[in-house]
Amino acid sequence: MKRNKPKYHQIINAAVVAIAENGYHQAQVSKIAKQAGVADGTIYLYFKNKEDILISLFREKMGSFVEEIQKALAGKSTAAEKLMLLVEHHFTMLAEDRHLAVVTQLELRQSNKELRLKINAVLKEYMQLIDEVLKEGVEKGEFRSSLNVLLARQMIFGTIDETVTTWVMNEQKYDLPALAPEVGNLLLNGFSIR
Amino acid sequence: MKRNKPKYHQIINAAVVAIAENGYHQAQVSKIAKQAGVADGTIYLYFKNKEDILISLFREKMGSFVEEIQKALAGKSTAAEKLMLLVEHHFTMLAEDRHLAVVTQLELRQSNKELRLKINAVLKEYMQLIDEVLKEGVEKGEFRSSLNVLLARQMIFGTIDETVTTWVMNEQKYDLPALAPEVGNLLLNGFSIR
Amino acid sequence: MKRNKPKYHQIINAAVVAIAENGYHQAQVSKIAKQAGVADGTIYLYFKNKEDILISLFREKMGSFVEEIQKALAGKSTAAEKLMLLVEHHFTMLAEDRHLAVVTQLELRQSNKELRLKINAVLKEYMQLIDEVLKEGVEKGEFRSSLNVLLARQMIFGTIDETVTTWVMNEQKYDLPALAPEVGNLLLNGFSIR
Amino acid sequence: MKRNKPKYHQIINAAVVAIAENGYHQAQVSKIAKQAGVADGTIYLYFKNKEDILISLFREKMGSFVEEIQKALAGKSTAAEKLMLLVEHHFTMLAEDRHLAVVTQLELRQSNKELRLKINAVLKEYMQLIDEVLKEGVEKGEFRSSLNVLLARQMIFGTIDETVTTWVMNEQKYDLPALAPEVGNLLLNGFSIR
DNA sequence: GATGAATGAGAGTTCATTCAT
DNA sequence: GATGAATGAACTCTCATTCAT
Repeated sequence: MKRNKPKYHQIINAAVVAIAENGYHQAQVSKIAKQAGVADGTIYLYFKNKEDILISLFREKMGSFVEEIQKALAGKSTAAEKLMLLVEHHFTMLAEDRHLAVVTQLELRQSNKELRLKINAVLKEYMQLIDEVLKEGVEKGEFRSSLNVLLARQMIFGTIDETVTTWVMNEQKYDLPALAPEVGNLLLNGFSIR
Repeated sequence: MKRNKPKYHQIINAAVVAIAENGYHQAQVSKIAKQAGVADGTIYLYFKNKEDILISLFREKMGSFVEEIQKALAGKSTAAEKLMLLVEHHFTMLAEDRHLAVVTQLELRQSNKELRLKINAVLKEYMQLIDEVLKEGVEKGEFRSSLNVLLARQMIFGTIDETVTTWVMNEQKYDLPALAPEVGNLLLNGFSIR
Repeated sequence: MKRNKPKYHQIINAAVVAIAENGYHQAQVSKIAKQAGVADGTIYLYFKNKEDILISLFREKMGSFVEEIQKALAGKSTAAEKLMLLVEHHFTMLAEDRHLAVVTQLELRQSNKELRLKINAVLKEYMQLIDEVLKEGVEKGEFRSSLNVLLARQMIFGTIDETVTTWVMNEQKYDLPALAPEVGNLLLNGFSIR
Repeated sequence: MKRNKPKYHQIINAAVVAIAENGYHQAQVSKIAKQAGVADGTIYLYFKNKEDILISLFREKMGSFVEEIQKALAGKSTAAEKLMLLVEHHFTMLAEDRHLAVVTQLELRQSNKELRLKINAVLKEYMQLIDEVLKEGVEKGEFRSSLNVLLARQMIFGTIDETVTTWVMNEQKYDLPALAPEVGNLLLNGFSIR
């Protein structure tokens, strides 16, 4: 299992740095290898091709992303509380890894449609997590029973994503996690029973 | 002024079609030229380089986009009404030009960071339009006085954009404009005084 | 029609020289381009890919090869005479273009199976020419009526080819065309009625 | 002496299979090692480099080839009889080892000029064997005294080789050894006194 | 103004060989 | 002796841009 060997993660982390610092199209395999401290050919012992590095990168990072959020939501009893936490964690995790933030919000979006479709497949898990919180809120009577879960989820993800992207494009010069409560409230107001 | 000559728009429209049909990375200058019915070299009489075509494309299309919305909002008296109309028009205009929808939501995002920064500069006018509606709502007492206009705008744009992108990625197989009232309400609920 | 433009033949002839002088695997596209006095990219305006250069090379050269032999055989009345002339012309034409001889006898055989199959398709015409001479000889009673034309053709081609290859491998240091009468006679003796 | 250890032949036989099944350019060292059931590095304990495997392969196989034919010709009294047997054995031995036939007739010829020169050195012994039969025939008065032994040998080898190659290219779908008498006769007719 | 043939820089990937274990 | 993870050199082809006509 390649995934358990240290060089696998070494290369993925090198890719994050190389892409964040050089940009998607300027992060050649040779640059990633150099950053990882391995030979070019070594990359291909762990990844099928360059695209495979990028998908793996996204999968690994997004995987722990979803996991951490799930852990954080675990003990909470209301959907509202969960939603607030989700926004907060999303913001915090990206604010804590600025390289990753640049890569996910700006660089990886330059990939071709095919790669983006694969990335979207990875994102699906996150979308389902949001959907569950929304459904719970509706079932428990916290949110309007007429709420269109699909639209609401697009609102949540779209808002969070746009907020993070704007922050990255402004060179991360303000405190992103500090915005979480306000963003969370704006969203909640949209869903809640009055 | 190149912008007034017929070939200028001829090339821009050819670029929309070429990109929508072939994808961003497969829309070579020669393909755009062929689609426009001109020689490759002629492109460079009207545009500085390939990037210039894309920015001009975005500027031209987004310009009429903002103009039309401004016209639509002109006679309306409440911010809420304006917001509802804005969403509706945004959805309608993209639903009416499916090539343009693919190009703006999927293909043009594959461009490099530099180009995307320029595109964002073009988007600024649209952002300001949204900001004005929000400020008006606050001033008139329709929206909460504590509303963070910047965040609210990111919520509006993020939600609309995510909704359109999801629709495009689902191959535009449902009625996008029909979603406008619901999306508008979700947003309004977030801003309104209870 | 690319084939009529001067650069088409310029590149093919450059390929013959580049391959003869550097060997099949050392005749990179850039070397061929340099030899032809054009840019690397220009090659691809006239040929689909590197393999296409090699097949075209073989087709062009073998095409005129067969044509010239057909012309030479035209007025002759006996199959024996035709066979003698065929051997003589085959030897003479390769002796006159030593680069081409190296390329066809040694270098082009290093190509992969796929390319060799395409080359064989080109050779078919030559094989048919030989077959016709043999059939004529049988019909006219010059050759044994029991002659297996397929085997006889393999004998003719195998013998000629081996003779030329041996000559090339010996660095072309003896007079190949001078061997033609003797080779022709050896073959004829095999076919003739006693 | 590496040559006496079991793994030496194990690797050579693995190379024959690997090349026959995958083609010359797709028979990487790692594939040969896998087929032989040894590690990649082990190959280099028995062979200097990849080329060395191929030459050794050819030497080993051709060595027993010549040996067997010499044995078969041993008791025969006429050169004609020997020639007939030589053709028959050549055909039979390759027909009996179809992997080897593919390798010698098609795949090994894709090797570079250098390797082919070394292969030709190995073939020399076979050529000498043929030469001896021819000389014997001339001395005994079976063949024409004016026979050019060098040319005659090229005719024999060229004819046999072309016949086998054609058979391999036709996917070995007819009975090659059955052609031996006819091929032998065609050759003999060329040499014999009338 | 319009053409389109020509340019040439730039990068992902393979695989024979090595060497520490 | 045997292993197999690691190495890194090497090459085809694309395509934005130019410029002579």
